[in-house]
Amino acid sequence: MAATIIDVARRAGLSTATVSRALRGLPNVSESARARVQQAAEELSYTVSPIASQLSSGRTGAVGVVLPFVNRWFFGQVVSGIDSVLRANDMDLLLYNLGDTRVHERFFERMPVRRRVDALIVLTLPLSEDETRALSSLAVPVAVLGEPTPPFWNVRIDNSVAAATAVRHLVNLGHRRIGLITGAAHDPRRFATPILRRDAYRTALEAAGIRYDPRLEAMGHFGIEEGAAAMAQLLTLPEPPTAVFAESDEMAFGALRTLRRMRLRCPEDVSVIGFDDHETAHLMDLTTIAQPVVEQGALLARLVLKALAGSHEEPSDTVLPTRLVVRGTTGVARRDAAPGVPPSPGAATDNGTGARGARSPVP
Amino acid sequence: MAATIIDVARRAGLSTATVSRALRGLPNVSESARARVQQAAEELSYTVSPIASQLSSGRTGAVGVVLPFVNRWFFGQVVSGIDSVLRANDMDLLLYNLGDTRVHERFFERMPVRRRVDALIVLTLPLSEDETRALSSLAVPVAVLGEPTPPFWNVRIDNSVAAATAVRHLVNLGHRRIGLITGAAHDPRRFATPILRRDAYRTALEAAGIRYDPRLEAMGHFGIEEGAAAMAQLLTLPEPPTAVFAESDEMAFGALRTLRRMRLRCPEDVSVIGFDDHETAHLMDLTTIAQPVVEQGALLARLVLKALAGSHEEPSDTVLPTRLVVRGTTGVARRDAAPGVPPSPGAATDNGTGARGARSPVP
DNA sequence: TTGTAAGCGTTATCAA
DNA sequence: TTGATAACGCTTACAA
Repeated sequence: MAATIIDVARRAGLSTATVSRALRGLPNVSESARARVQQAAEELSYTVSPIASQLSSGRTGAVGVVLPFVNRWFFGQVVSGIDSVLRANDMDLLLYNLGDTRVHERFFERMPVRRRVDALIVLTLPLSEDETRALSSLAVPVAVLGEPTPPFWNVRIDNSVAAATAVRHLVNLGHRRIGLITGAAHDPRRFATPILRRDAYRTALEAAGIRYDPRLEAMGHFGIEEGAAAMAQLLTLPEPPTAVFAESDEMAFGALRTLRRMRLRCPEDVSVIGFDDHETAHLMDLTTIAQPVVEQGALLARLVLKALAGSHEEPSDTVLPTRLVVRGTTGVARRDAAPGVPPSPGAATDNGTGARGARSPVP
Repeated sequence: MAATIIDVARRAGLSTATVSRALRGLPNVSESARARVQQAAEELSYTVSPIASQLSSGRTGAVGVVLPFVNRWFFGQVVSGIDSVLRANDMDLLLYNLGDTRVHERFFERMPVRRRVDALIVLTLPLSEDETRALSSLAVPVAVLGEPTPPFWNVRIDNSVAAATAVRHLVNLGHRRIGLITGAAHDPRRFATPILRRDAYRTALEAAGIRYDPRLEAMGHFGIEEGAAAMAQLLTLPEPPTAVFAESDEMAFGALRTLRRMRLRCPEDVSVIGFDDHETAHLMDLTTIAQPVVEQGALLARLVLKALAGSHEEPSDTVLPTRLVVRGTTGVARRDAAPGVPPSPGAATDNGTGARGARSPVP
């Protein structure tokens, strides 16, 4: 069917070895030989078989990307960052979506990446010791997005600092009842991100001399709907929060919707701060903690490529900066009535735009 | 390093052929042999080398997915649909993000998927005749999301019907000046979707006896920011539209933001309808045309797997249904002042919630 | 049911 | 600079 290197060699009147060298642009090939090979290959519209090449050389030309979700904004952005770097280096990208626990377990049982990839990038998955060992045994460079996982390369943000900044922002605005919508899920895998952000929330409260109240923490599972439900739950408290820190923008969006539905103004009645600087955050005028998402992906890819190129650098741990982006959904704390009840009949339909003008949280 | 099939065979006291058969669960292997192989493999923590297996069998165990963007909501959803089906069938997913024109051209020049994949799924990319031929020459099943591209399998929605429905919805509400925010971009590749939707818009207007005005069409490039700019442009017209059809929800989000910034109420001053039923559309109370996104991906994957399984069915063309989802951003046409000017001073800060209550377009 | 051995299409080593 | 040829690790006729 398709031409092989033998066909090309025959047509060029050379050996397969020379053809192979010529095609890969290796030195020690005469110009004339190179030209003849080029032409023969073209005439036969020959392409090397990556499979055969891989088997022979031991290199696969592919990088595996292992992640827990493909259809969430954050991961799409990261993958796009990885892809751009990989593609620029003629590397393939093999996607492994670990989805639920079953798929996750199966992955580590069967290790489908074994001998399939030259390097591995793991996104935000908590790795057990066994799993870490399993990945090490692959004997390929591994880069991890998230908490430091020796002996792998690491890229991350400082979730503790970032979350503390979010909470302090609310504290500085005079808030004392500060709720948390956490991403921590029932998933038996304990994703580190929500835990770190939640712990930072608690610590920051304590540092501000605010007593911790477990009822002010609601689960949002990193989803819009779940974020909305979490906000609703917080509002049923006898003393509802005057401000809420959502561990992701998507949950914050849900929270905003609930506020709107309950006829509560944001930020007059309840302030909301998110996390990520999702592309829609700007649109919703959401105050948030911005992190470089695409860049984290690109960096991960660059790290494994460098390791692949034979750099004998020790795996590093890179912490990328986050920053507070103040928009219209956070404001000074109210000092009068409880937020559960609209302060005046008119406010129910006002939506807060009168007071805040252009800084209202709605598009 | 890693154990090979020969090691397993030796340990089990069998031939490599038997080991291979046993490991793949083929018939004609005695129970005792199967058990010995299992145990030997386990003890050596042996995994087959997919590469070697591929070279030998001619199957790659991977499906290529070619798409123009990874970081857009729509494509993330489709990929997630594909992935779930593929993963359930132990197939790998090789991602090819064609991004800009240069990468696109390079892809078809070098055909990196050649012999790398057992099947190919192409998402919404307009294929030239040469490109179609190139893909055919791969001699693997190809499934295309988008316009029918014989001789490939096809999955799509009826963009013309869907877009016409959107426009008719506006017409039925009494609108006569109906703007279009089209996704058609400067990309030399002529993506079919925006063109189909735009043509349907024109046809639907004509059918309603409304004269076509090219000034009512603005480019939104399928982006939020660009959608916002397009809306702003439409509002500068001497006679601005009272309703706008955005060819994607993301552009509609941008349009809503512009309306908000210009102190125009939605839908009182301008109605907006989007396309996709993006997960945020609900949140923004955006009227839109819903299409099954994840399902289209899953279906594409199932089609190529079926073809791979040896079904000799003729490639089909499946059209999935869309439906109008009426929410709060569309309303009856105003009959008094031009929308460019707020009808009353108070309206500028009212945001329309007074009149529409829960149906206001904001969360 | 099991084993032998010929591929699969390259790359890489070594000698020429 | 070029060429023979042995891997690479598996699958699959075909034979036993």
